[in-house]
Amino acid sequence: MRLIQEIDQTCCPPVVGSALSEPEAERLAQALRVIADPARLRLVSLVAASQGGESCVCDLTDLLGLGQPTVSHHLKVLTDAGILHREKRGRWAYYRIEPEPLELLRGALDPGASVPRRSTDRR
Amino acid sequence: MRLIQEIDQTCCPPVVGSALSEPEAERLAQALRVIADPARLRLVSLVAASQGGESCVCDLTDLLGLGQPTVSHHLKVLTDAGILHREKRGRWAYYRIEPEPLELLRGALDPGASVPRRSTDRR
DNA sequence: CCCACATATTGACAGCTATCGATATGTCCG
DNA sequence: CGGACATATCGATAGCTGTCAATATGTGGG
Repeated sequence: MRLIQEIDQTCCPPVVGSALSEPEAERLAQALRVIADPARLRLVSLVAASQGGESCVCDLTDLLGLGQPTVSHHLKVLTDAGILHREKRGRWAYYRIEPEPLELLRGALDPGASVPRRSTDRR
Repeated sequence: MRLIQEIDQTCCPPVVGSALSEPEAERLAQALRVIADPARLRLVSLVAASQGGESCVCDLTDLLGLGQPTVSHHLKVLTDAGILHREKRGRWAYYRIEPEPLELLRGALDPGASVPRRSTDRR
């Protein structure tokens, strides 16, 4: 579904600087809700801090103290939002961070972004 | 309450870079949930974009299309979290942005903190 | 092929919260 | 004082979601 990218399509409007339209606010809120959960925050940090930048579900399940279906559910939410990337190798599924979405969310909270964006800056 | 400041006390650990403890994750999630709501995001942006940097409830109620008790509720949540500052003048209550908390939240999402470089991805 | 194993999906349920109407609190004005 | 007005609080409710047990799907080994 690539939730965060959709937000980018709506140009990731900053919270501060200009009034958000109702659909813009809805999208941004939806994206923020993805990471506004302790289990998912821990998952992201665990994956990011893990050796080699990736983890498989079994490790995460142990570390979180949550059931395997629950962890799998959270990983799906994070993956659907584009925050994690899933790669299946053999019997295991490895997850790693997709750095851009979090960066977009940071940008949405940037007060300095009230300066009109230049449409030309790209990476 | 000063929710966000409490987070700062726990040193606002970045999501990425080191594994969040369960209490840390709980606090950060709680803070993110404050702004993970379309009505509150619009409130923040409306206040920030308003003339003079402040708004009173009546204006916001009209602009949001929500009932006055609902708007008041959201403003309370934002104020308790330290994101908005409330000042009563006469019969009106004026709200304005407190920039620091949002900045702290941005910092918590900062990957540049100490991202473990995705070392030799061997395979 | 079949079994053991890793992960995903499904269905159900409890807890939370956004919203509203009703009402309380507080403030100016005549 | 009394009434109009702005905002806050209360109580109730509906919808969402995090969690789990049960089950399905997929994969490698013998």
